Amino acid sequence: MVEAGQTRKRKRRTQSAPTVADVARLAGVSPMTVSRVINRETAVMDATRDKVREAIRALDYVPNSAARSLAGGRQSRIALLHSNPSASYLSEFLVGTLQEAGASDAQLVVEHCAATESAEALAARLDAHRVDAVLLPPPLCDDPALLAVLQARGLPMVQIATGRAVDFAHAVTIDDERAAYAMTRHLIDRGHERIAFITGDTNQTVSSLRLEGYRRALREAGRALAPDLVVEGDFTYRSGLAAAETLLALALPPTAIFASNDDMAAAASAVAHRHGLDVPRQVTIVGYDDTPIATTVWPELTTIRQPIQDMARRGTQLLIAAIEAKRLGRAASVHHECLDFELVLRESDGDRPHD
Amino acid sequence: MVEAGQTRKRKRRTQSAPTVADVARLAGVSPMTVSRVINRETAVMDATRDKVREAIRALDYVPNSAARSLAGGRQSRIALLHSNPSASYLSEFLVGTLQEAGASDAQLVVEHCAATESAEALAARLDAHRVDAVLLPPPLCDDPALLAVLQARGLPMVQIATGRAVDFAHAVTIDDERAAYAMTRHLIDRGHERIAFITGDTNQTVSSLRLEGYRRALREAGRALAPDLVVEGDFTYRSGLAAAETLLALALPPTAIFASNDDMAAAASAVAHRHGLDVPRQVTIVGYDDTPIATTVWPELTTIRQPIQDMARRGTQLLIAAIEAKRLGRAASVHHECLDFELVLRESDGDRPHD
DNA sequence: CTGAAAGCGCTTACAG
DNA sequence: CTGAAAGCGCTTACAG
Repeated sequence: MVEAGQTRKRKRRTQSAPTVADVARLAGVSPMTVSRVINRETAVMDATRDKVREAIRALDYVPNSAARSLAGGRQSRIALLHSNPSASYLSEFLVGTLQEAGASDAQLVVEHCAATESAEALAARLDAHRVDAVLLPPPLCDDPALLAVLQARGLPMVQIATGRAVDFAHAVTIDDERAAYAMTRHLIDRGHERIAFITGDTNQTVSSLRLEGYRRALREAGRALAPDLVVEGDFTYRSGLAAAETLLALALPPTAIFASNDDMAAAASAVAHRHGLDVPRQVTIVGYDDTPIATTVWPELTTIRQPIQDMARRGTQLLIAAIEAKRLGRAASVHHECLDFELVLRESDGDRPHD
Repeated sequence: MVEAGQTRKRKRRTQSAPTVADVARLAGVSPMTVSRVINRETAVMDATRDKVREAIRALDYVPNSAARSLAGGRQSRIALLHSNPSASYLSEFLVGTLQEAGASDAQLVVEHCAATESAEALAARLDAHRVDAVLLPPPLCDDPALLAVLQARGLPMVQIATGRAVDFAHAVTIDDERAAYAMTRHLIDRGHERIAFITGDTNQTVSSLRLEGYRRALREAGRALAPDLVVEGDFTYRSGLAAAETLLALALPPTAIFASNDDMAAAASAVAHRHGLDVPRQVTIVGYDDTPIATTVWPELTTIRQPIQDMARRGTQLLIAAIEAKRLGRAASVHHECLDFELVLRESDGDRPHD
């Protein structure tokens, strides 16, 4: 029997998924043109492009990413470094990163950084994995030693949610100062006069931005800054417990407590309940981050939402572009982008109690 | 100037990472032999293998995974389906899956399943992504319609942490009945007589296994099963709040509360505090899962730890093996594996109060 | 605007 | 036990 078309030499499976060649044949063009259409190049006539698109649809064609990587000489590898124990942050972040990496045929390497590990040891691991660029979610985004080592290796990197963007790294952030300002402003608008603030970990750069936003809102409203209403926390539930105890033991306790994250706000809510206080009728408690605990506890927390997935996606895009630029020997322009936050009003904030 | 070695025709970058050809040249063998060593085949002389290994080390050679996938005709794509809002579970699971997928050059596709979406619509999305196999963490692992649709498509799948493993799917679980038994046994050993149980969502198959473990421990200890001490929950914090209120309002309240997950245990702890009860001196409260909330709340929860990352890794391995077997036309043998859990003793359990 | 040829780095199928 | 040849499915570099 004679095989239809040109004789296949020998070898390999035949019943595979459709290829560029199949699409090209059906569309009556060359594989080259199909490739052009797939890669959204401009230099293709509209009629040709339409024919190819129709063939792609008819065959339900999907490009083979391995072949694209090989031929294109790309095969980018992006490392996501994490030391943050906040699992909810990490999972949101991972989902965003995976989406973008998948769309761009980049490979994702997830590496955990122990606090005890030196930046050099970490960098050696990145070398072993042939990493091309690095994603730095908090708190790693603020680690000077790590940033320095990565810079020395010439690796493109992006700081996510940092309060101090450096000039040799990309950055994707929200405006923490403005977000904290907006939340404080909201509390002022609800009539609160004694508004307390629980700070975050002072080692993380966003902490001081959030405090600054709180201060500015008070200042602009013509309020005095009562030093006893600002209590130090470190982002843990336990520190929130202690901070709230301190605040509620005050001779003139606050009618509203703004915690720098949801864990501490949840702790403050627990303390308020323990003191027999109704939230939000007797005391308003608000958080920051909109992590799962914000909707887990009761009443659900009013908080600030960061677009974590979007930040991850955007950061990944910046890195892919940076890798590409580096390969082409183009100058690396550094991008600092600020995305929008959202004030999420739920059940834990109320008007100032009239007593 | 004449280039050293054979003349390069034209084209493409030169200063790339080392390839099999480089390794072969240095080791004085053919690329084929290098490939054999990399793929751990047997039919290579020890001396040859050693030479190749040394060359690999000397050049710091790492195989190009895109080329391997292309030439090998593999390029497995594994979908991780999730509808579970528990972010901490998902992130742990993702980390385990990514590790294994990375090691095996498999691609991971993460897809969220809305509750409103039909199983057919979902399957269509999997087709579009050219998915070869599916990872099903809870609660999706127990969705009969979904399982049926995937089976109809002949897709290998693995149920993670299911209480009802089906015969056409792989499964990786822990023994929930035995884990709940162990926890209850621990409470009995600490002298508790009135031990309450808050159940999980009755739609998830593990819920009844956990209840059964609690019951068996009581039965084997010769205790009567007080029906008022078993209260229904649905795994949410809010349901834990209600369940704990019910339990603590009992004429004869329990001295220990075993909640079917940590969220509900944390809620029970909050309710106990609201009632002015000290945990664990006046009431013991224990959870299940060892999610981040277990170490967030105070006192930290005694709980059962599932090896989520290991389960994810093992599930991914089973899938990769299944895809390979399917390609080779080999019969698909289904594996049901049970990994070890761990009873994690922390601060929320104590001896029965002497009153 | 379009195409024929060569090549990306590896593995499969044979042959010795 | 080892190797020369062909091919995986795509894109790059040219040429028209």
